[in-house]
Amino acid sequence: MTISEVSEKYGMTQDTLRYYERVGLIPSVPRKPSGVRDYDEHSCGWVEFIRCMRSAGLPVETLIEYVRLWQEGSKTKAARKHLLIEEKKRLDKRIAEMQATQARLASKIAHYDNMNRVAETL
Amino acid sequence: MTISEVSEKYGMTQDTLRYYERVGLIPSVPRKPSGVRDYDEHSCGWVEFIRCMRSAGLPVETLIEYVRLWQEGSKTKAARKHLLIEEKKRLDKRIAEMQATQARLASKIAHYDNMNRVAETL
DNA sequence: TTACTACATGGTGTTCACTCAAAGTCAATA
DNA sequence: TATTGACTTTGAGTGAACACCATGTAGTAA
Repeated sequence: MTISEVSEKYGMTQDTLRYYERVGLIPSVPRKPSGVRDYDEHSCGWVEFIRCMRSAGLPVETLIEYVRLWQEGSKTKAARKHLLIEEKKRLDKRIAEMQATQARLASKIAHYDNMNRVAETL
Repeated sequence: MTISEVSEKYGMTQDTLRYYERVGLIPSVPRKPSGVRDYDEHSCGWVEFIRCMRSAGLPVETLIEYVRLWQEGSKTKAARKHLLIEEKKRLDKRIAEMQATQARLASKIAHYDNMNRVAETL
């Protein structure tokens, strides 16, 4: 697959895909003899995984570290697991915060609804 | 209350509090004759509200708009409600995305656990 | 009066995560 | 053959949201 196809498929710009590869967020993508990127299953898998993690706000830096460990092979399994657990903790916390705000927004909206109803019945 | 007390109370820097006021994220705070900020109940309420909304990632821009509408009085109630509903929609979506990632992380971690167990029993 | 502290303003710097521009290569098409 | 269009790299630029700094002043303690 070309970069434009991957860009299309996952809804990311080509610039972002090149950037991800450049900084090590995605292991280096295979090339055609001309030097043009030719994404295979493996690379696509990484793209999809990183997109998912980034969409949840995991920092680029941390994901780079994860990819780096992954490339070092099975001896880094414990470190990778640790990294994932730490990130999940942060994520859990952020979700909890967001749910609190969600509830607060809901109640504020309900309040506006009530005001409207009061206005109508007056 | 002084800015340092408010900063302490809500866990935000004085710089952030001044920044929020400057860009209109918080209605202007009353001052002592000397020009020093003297936060009252009302201002503290805004600080707390904005901190909550920001912690969930609502954009500064949108919150500025909300404050602007609020200051225009009751004729903007409908607009404010609309704004809150839109932001809640975005938040709901964002939370759903993050929960998907949360589940994915959990499963990945479980996978590492399984590998360990396999290694132990071998 | 001097010293000290907390505050003020205005302007610049930083970080994160891209995003774009410039200049060049390569393959296919008119 | 010439041109078009997609791709390449390197490096600089952008925007959001603060963080930091220099300089100045009000209020208080010794």
